[in-house]
Amino acid sequence: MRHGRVTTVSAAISGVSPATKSPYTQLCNVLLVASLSKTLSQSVCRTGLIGEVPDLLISMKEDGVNLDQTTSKVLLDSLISSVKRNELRLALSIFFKLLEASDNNGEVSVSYLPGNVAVNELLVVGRVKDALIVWDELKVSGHEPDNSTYRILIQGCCKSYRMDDAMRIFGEMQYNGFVPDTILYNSLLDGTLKARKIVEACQMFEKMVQEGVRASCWTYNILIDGLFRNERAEAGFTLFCDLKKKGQFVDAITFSIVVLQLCREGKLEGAVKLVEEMETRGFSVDLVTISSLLIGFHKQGRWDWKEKLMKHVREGNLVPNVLRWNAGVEASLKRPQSKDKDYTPMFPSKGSFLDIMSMVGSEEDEARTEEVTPIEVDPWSSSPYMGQLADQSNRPKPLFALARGQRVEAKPESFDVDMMNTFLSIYLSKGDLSLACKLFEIFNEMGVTDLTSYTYNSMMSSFVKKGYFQTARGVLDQMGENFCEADIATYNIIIQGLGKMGRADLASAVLDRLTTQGGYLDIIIRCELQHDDRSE
DNA sequence: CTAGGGTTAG
Repeated sequence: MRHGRVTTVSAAISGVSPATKSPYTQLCNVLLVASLSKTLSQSVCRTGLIGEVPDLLISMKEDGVNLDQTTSKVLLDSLISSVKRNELRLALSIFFKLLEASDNNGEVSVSYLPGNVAVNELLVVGRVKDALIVWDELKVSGHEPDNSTYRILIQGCCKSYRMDDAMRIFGEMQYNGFVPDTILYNSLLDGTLKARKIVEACQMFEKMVQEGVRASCWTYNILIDGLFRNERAEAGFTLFCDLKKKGQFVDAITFSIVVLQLCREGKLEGAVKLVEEMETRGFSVDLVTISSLLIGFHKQGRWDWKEKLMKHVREGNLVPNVLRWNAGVEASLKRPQSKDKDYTPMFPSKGSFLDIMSMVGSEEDEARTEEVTPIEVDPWSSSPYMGQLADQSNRPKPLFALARGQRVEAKPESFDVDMMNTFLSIYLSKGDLSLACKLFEIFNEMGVTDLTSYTYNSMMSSFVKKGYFQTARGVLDQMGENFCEADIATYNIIIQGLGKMGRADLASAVLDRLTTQGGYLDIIIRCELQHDDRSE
């Protein structure tokens, strides 16, 4: 029966009549390749064919058809994309099929452990809690973790500020005889310092040295930056000077970190001097560094210093470009304001504030999750929790993924957005909401839609501070329309805004979602929660 | 795969 249907579908899609090859394997390849291609996946989903894959996998199992290498590869890719699309039911089947295949004594070789892929994808998508549980279950059912498993888990925990989990897993890793490398130590150091655990960080560094793991430029950059952020500026400068004297372990980023700190402290002269030194040593002064300087100049009321940069930074034509950009924008900003003072018409807000909750997942979602049919016992299940996850197909997604803000690269297409963000910050810190709005408006007119969450967050934050809640809501809508992903700062602003509007009920509901959805909490929210605990 | 700017925070 199944054979017949499968063969027909396979033939229909591929246009090739299955001959000697197993129809399962063939259809699997065709379907999954199709699901990976953007245009085809839509039609496959629309026709509901993608739903056939789990059944298909079960048929294969029943009939004892083994996976070939191509299929495994396709399955692996498909697993990754289905977790990303929150299609956990599908991911689950693929996951277990792969587990089984890799258990089959090497007949099918997959280059990595499927468990690692599953755990990694859960982490990337922001389901840190889920990933930890799945991992525990895999361990119990005898799937040996390897070096990558530990690296993936520890880095995931570090990025989500779960340092206790990170340290626990790190300990276990060493207990099991795996040797951590420089990069793993770097991740741990960075996480520890970002979590403001300076003492632990120092111990970690000592341990690293003791064990003979060699520190790199990155290690020292993380350390110096961490010292600056944890009120140990003196120690940071000392370390920097020592390294510089030795002429080792300093690079352009090191200088950039120190320049930023000098700007924070208002030591502009020192900062500019360091930039000069940077150049003599042959390190290029990039946009990040210039951005730090510009903001520093503005904060100290020394805006005239921006011309000085021209003299000091000879590298390329970055500074002239920045200044030209600035001049052009300031000219545009002088045009008459086209909208009225509170900018409400600029961002028409749609819907009630209650539907903020729909972004976070509605109550019905939860109800539906509760009444999900009893979990079928999967014969291959090494991770019942993964099965449970898959059964909750309408389970709300985590609100945001683990990925940090986009890295700044020397790509010219991000220049405008980077500059805009820098000047937004300058105008907003001046309290010049009107100028900031104008800048925002100009970019909207230009049809620039690839703004970063930073842009929307700063606008929203200012509106919320001024009490323009409708306008803030408009920005939030616009952010959604432009498919800009909300991040932790966005949710902080939403929580703050709802609170200010007297909707503490909604605010705490949003916070609840943040904590229960397996997402991660920002260090700030963690502090707030601790604060709440203490005051109660 | 790990580091630096601009947003959130009594």
